[in-house]
Amino acid sequence: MMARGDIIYPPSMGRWQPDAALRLQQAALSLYAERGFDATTVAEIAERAGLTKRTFFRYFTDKREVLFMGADELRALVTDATAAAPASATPIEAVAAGLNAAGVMFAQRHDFARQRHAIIAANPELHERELIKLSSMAESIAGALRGRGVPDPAAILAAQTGMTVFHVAFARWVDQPDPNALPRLIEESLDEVRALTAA
Amino acid sequence: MMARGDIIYPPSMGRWQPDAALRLQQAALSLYAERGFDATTVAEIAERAGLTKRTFFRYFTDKREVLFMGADELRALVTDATAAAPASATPIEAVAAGLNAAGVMFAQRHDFARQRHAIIAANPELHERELIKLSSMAESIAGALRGRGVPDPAAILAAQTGMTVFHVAFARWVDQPDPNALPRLIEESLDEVRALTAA
DNA sequence: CAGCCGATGTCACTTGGTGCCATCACGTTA
DNA sequence: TAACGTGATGGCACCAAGTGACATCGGCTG
Repeated sequence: MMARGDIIYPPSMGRWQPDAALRLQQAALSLYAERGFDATTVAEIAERAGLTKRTFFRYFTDKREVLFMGADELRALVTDATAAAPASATPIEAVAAGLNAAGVMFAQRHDFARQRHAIIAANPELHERELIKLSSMAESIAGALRGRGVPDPAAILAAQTGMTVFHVAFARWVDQPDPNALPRLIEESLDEVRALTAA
Repeated sequence: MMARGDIIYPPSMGRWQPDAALRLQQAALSLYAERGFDATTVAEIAERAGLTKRTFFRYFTDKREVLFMGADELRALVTDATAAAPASATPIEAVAAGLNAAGVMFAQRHDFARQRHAIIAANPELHERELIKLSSMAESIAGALRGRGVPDPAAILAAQTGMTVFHVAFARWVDQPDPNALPRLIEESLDEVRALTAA
């Protein structure tokens, strides 16, 4: 059948084909896009990747996680950038700096992000998982803010507000053509929140 | 064994004991508290409620939903109160009015909310479900704001910011003794966000 | 050459969740 | 009063997610 775009790995590359996790992710992404998340079984994903169900669960804790590969790295990127913001920056400005670090990274993955976003939007279970990833990132950012001397509850409120801004900006970003628009959209959403909460 | 607090329903009450959903919820809550969510099977919940697994899934779509019974009613309450806020209220003020309606309702259920909160906090799957309920409520509130003439993205940002405020305030509320403190905690958290986002 | 290591396969098993049909007390109607 | 429909429940088979235990086998190391 030769799935995953007919990529052929020469048999001389060792006992196993490399990048098992990546192959599983690509297989899952294509199947979720073709048939939908619910109608795809883990056995089918594994088969398309040339592996077995058991191996899938060695790389991913569950069927949803495959769409969130790299989330920890993204979280670390944003958190580090938040921590590294100038000492003069306010909490919200520090968070914005962190989010912009993510914005730069996403610029190279506009198409991928769009496909992934469509799959997630089509399924409530995946939406749940996305929300907890955002929540986890907010908690991590809040930790960075505490490291900057911001007390609770300001730290968690600033971090969570930042994630709200990011989420809205991200949704608008995937819905328009310019891959480099994310930083601008983040700034616009943040300004909107500022206007809304102005007393 | 006589579970669920040894409540005895006289056999003269009809063919089936009443309040099946409530009995299932109480059974689930106690088992989740005793053994943890993961270590509890649906068959055990149903048995404690005097029913079967099949009947459990007639009342709840899955094992998590049993902890979120009434969420739709709460959502309607908050949404209606948001829509009914004075026309002079800003978007955030309208959302705050909606959240306070929930605050009043929760005052009578402090103990229940605390136990439920502890169970949810102990399990990531339940945390996921809670987040999507908050997200769903935010979407509903945003709809009410649009009905008040608030355009997007302001509507969704205001609603989501409100849910952030509510979530933080709620966590603080279950962690302190006064059942009537929720409205005050909401107001404090909102003021904190105002201070954070002030340009 | 022997033996360890690590990624994978195999298999059995539990549990969440669903579809389908049977059951049976209750109310209604002829 | 007898037949009938109805609605909540039970029973059962079944699928798929996820896990634990053990086997496999090519490559690397001493």
